[in-house]
Amino acid sequence: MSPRTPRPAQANSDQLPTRVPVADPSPTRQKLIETAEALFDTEGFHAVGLDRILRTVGISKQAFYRHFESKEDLVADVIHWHDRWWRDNCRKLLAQRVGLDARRQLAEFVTLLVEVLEGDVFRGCFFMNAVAQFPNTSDPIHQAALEAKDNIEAMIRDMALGAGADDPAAFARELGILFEGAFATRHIRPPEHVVPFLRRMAATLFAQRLPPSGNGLAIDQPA
Amino acid sequence: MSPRTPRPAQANSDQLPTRVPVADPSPTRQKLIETAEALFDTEGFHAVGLDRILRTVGISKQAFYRHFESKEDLVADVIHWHDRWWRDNCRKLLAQRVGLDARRQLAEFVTLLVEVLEGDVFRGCFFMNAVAQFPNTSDPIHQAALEAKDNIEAMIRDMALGAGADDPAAFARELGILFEGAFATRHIRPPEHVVPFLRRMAATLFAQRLPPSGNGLAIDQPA
DNA sequence: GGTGCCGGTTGACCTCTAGTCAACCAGTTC
DNA sequence: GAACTGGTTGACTAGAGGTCAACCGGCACC
Repeated sequence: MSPRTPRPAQANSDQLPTRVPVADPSPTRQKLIETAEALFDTEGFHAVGLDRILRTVGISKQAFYRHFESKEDLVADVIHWHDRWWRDNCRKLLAQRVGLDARRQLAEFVTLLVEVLEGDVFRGCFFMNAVAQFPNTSDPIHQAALEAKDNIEAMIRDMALGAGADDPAAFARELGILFEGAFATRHIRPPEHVVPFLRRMAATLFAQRLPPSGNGLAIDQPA
Repeated sequence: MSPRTPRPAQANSDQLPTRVPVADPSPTRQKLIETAEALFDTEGFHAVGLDRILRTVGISKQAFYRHFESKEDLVADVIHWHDRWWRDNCRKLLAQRVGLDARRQLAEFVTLLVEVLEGDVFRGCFFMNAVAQFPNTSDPIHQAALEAKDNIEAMIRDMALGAGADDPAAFARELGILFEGAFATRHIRPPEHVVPFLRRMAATLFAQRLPPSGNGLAIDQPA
């Protein structure tokens, strides 16, 4: 899950907005995180050297090591940051688009991810890519990615609970599996190989686990 | 797809057999490939240095460069080798277990992968991990992994064709998406979070795209 | 029976990357 | 004015991938 949503240069309020610093512990630190995120995303964690990041930010090595203990430390922070950013924007966008009704939010969530899947570039789930690049389960980076996955699943579970799912935890796991398959496949295939099937299977899952929706809301219809 | 099936020490003829050199272009080369494969699988392509591989095989650096042009070259060959090995064993096993009936082979294919998903260790799909670790689409390693994915999809498509699927290509793509989701999720979750849903969705897909099977064969029932 | 090649060895070397150490500087804050 | 924060520079280490040169044993071939 969580593909790196390409942020539009001009963010209409209806689209995924460009990211905004959350707490801003230090402008330089934040700049390092966001610069690194962009580079890691397109080229992979290992392929991007510290020097690349430092040159891009315009900072010296010593200055970097005042903010982070190591490159590993930076990577873990990038993961945490991406996780928070992604969920915050999801929640914001869903509320903006369909209000606070959980059932409608769930349906819109699928729509939102389909939009991302239909983008020109798609590099898979940021967190799963991190897991693949740091396979050692005791690696802090690996663990940070797992944590992000847990957080996203919890978010879906909350919506499912609000929507009256028979088993919110199972619903969240199962929708997660569908998205995981869609994201992984979209990583290497065109959108049209993925989206129709995702819609169909999500509709099946909704029908199986959610109470019938009175308003005829059907997520398997194109917008 | 294609998780690194843990090869049993004693291969019963009914289980996934230990691998056997196919053509054996050079024993040393083959030993390099298989040693590298095991290390890459557990620790990732970048984390494993050439020196580690060379020390394990017991060979000098110069000797290595007589067999491969570069580490990249070795990695690409490991991917190709794993692809061939995996498909060969799949076909062999399916024929062994259920004969040549395509419909039965498809059902058994699901069973086979479920067995793999239920193993103690599971590190995701070898090829998808490669894609994640070499995101540059023009990278020969990335392309080798894509090729492997194409080959596997073609294998499924052939079975679907034989089984009388309404649209063999769509069936193969869709079953692929289900497996992709199952593998990615199983990478970070226990089997029981994945397998029941995979069975359910595969059964749905079979019902949608394959002609009704006369013998009451149901893949959504546990063995 | 040399010639040459194939697969292997050794050791020195280059470049890049992560990370360290030491010294220095400017602005804030107490 | 002292101390802290965040920045600078340059020199350095260790480990990675990769190269170069020289050497060695077996074996095939004319």
